[in-house]
Amino acid sequence: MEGSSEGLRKGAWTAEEDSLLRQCIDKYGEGKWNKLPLRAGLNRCSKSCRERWLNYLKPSIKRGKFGSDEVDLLLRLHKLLGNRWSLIAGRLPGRTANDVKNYWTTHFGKKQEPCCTSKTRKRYITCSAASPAQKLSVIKPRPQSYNRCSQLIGQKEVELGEVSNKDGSITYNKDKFMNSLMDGESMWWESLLEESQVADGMGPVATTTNEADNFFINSMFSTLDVEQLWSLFNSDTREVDKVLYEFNNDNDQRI
DNA sequence: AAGTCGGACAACCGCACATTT
DNA sequence: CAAATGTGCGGTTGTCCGACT
Repeated sequence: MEGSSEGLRKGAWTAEEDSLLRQCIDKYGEGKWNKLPLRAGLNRCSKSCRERWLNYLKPSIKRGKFGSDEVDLLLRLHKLLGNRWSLIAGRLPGRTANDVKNYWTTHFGKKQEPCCTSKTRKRYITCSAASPAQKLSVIKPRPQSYNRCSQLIGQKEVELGEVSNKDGSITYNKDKFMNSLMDGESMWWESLLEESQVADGMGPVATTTNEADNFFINSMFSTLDVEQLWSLFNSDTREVDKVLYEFNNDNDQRI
């Protein structure tokens, strides 16, 4: 890990490097990552610097274990958004996409293959969280990856007006979102729901929990109005929490 | 005590999209 | 308008460390 390619350091960061990176960002702010190594006097590539800051050094990052509420929200958002770690992380204050991704793969990725225990299967288990069949069953509203991953080829894309904020979170243009939602012959999320239902039946893991999953998705989309749906993509995590909280209460009462 | 296993997480990598030149 | 460059993202790998045998 300590080797170098083209003279640039790789591997674990030292305390001294962290300090240089912090000082540089304090002085110049985030962004301009390409100039950062030179400014900071770091023998690292710009990507490495950016990653170190966004995943580890940024003051807003929350360390430590995931709380039960965070896990609950993570599970639900993953069901809605799939492996869209950055979006999920945006709903979990202080958590990075890397944190979320790592947590998911270690805690839930393996649960799909509980029979596998040997180390040789571990990599497979990790990958299984993003297996093609799994991808089919999730909702992927972001246009930029929609084209690549969705089976809904030919359907109109949804314009969310995604905007990256300075703090790393993502917000959306509400007007674009609303217009796009209601545009076309059928609403995109209805199609996604249909696809999700079909995919759940075709998926490699047919367990009783899928019924619960289907119930969740069905209930979610049948009980949310557009404003509520919007809030799921809005930056105000309190609103998201409120929607999910109300949703949970509704379901608890029904069950 | 030594070896093995597996969880946790930092870091690397390649790709795609966005922006700049 | 095309090429170059910058940025962000998701998947994967490597390493550390505690638990277990």
